[in-house]
Amino acid sequence: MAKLQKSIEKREALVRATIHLVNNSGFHATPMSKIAKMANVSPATIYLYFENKQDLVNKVYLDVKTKFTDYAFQNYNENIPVAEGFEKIWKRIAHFKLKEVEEAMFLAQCDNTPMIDEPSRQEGLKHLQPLLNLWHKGKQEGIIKPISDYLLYAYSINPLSFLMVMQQRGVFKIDQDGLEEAYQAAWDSIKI
Amino acid sequence: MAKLQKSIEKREALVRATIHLVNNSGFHATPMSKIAKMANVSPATIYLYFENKQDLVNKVYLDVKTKFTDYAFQNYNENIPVAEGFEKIWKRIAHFKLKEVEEAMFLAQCDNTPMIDEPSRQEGLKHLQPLLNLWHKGKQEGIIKPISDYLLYAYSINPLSFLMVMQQRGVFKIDQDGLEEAYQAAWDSIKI
DNA sequence: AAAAAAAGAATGAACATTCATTTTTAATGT
DNA sequence: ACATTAAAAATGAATGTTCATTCTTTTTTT
Repeated sequence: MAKLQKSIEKREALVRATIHLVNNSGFHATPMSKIAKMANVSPATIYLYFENKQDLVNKVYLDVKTKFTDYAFQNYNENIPVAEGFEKIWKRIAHFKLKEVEEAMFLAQCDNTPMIDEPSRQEGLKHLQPLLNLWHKGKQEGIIKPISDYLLYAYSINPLSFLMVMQQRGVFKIDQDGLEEAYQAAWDSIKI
Repeated sequence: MAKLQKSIEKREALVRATIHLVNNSGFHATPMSKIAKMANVSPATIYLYFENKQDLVNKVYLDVKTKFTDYAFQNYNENIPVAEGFEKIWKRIAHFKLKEVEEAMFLAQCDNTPMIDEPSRQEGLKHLQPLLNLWHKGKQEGIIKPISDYLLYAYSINPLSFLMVMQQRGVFKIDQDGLEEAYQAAWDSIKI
């Protein structure tokens, strides 16, 4: 029978190596041989876990995206008031992006380049539904501006990606105060 | 003596081809041979205009960044009121990003990947000084929130990049109303 | 006709993927 | 408990391709 324990470890090592190397050099500048070396594995072994290089990066993208959204909506409850729900989700997203920098950077790169297949990208988007529902409710109640979800996202959530990249590059450090200011700016831009 | 007219045309064709191909496939997935073909030039000719592939993309980045900031601050005047100045700059940036999509997409990719040399990136940043000065003045006058420039940028300017990418992907179309809503959200997030 | 520009073909290195072989695993019989 | 064994997992080396860059020759310019 197939062993399982070791397999999962190797897969995780490959995923971690991919994230790290792609962050630092980009997808096409990262050879499979380097990923293998960093994961302490032979290049051929990668092909036991993934079909090819493109499949590897697609799978890593979906893995990370899932981890991200799971984190964002953990013990979120549909029934609390809109303003409170938004603050809760926003702060969890902020926490993820500013603490799990490697993974968040990887997502940012995937979302801004042609590195990921369009189908995988679509798949990744579905996970944000609870936030869209919240906004819908907020608009109905007259609490949130009646504008496109894309605009709401651009002004309340997306700025966090920019701040994370700046923090990663070392040109900007966000502390508790900064986080609160950022939250306020996010809320100010979408509330009525 | 060296001819000059033709040279400039060829260089421009190379720059345009690079932007287009890098947008659609990414830097490392774009062969020099393809750039040459699209510019109607021999691969060897590229090396008369640029040292190598990295130099090519660095130069294209700085060219485009310069064109962008020149556009953003065209006939901007330091002496008009802060709110008015911000609106003027914001709208010019928006106009560039939503109309010159190819070039703006290229900048977004450069700013979110390890594709560009760090020195070239630094160089590109200097050009935003007039906007920083405006914010400084606005803070002194108590019109603009007394928070980090990075936060101000993240919430007022950066969202435009996201909207542009969404528009380019065809999932979102911004019209005159949308633009006005976006401007309002930007201003709401940074004004006191 | 000399110098510059351009071209196409050649070169050599890097890399994704596959292949042939070895090592590990765990189910089975003793 | 232990030895046996067939399947699965893993490996390092080999393969064939792609591509950046250079070289040699041709074309254009003045």
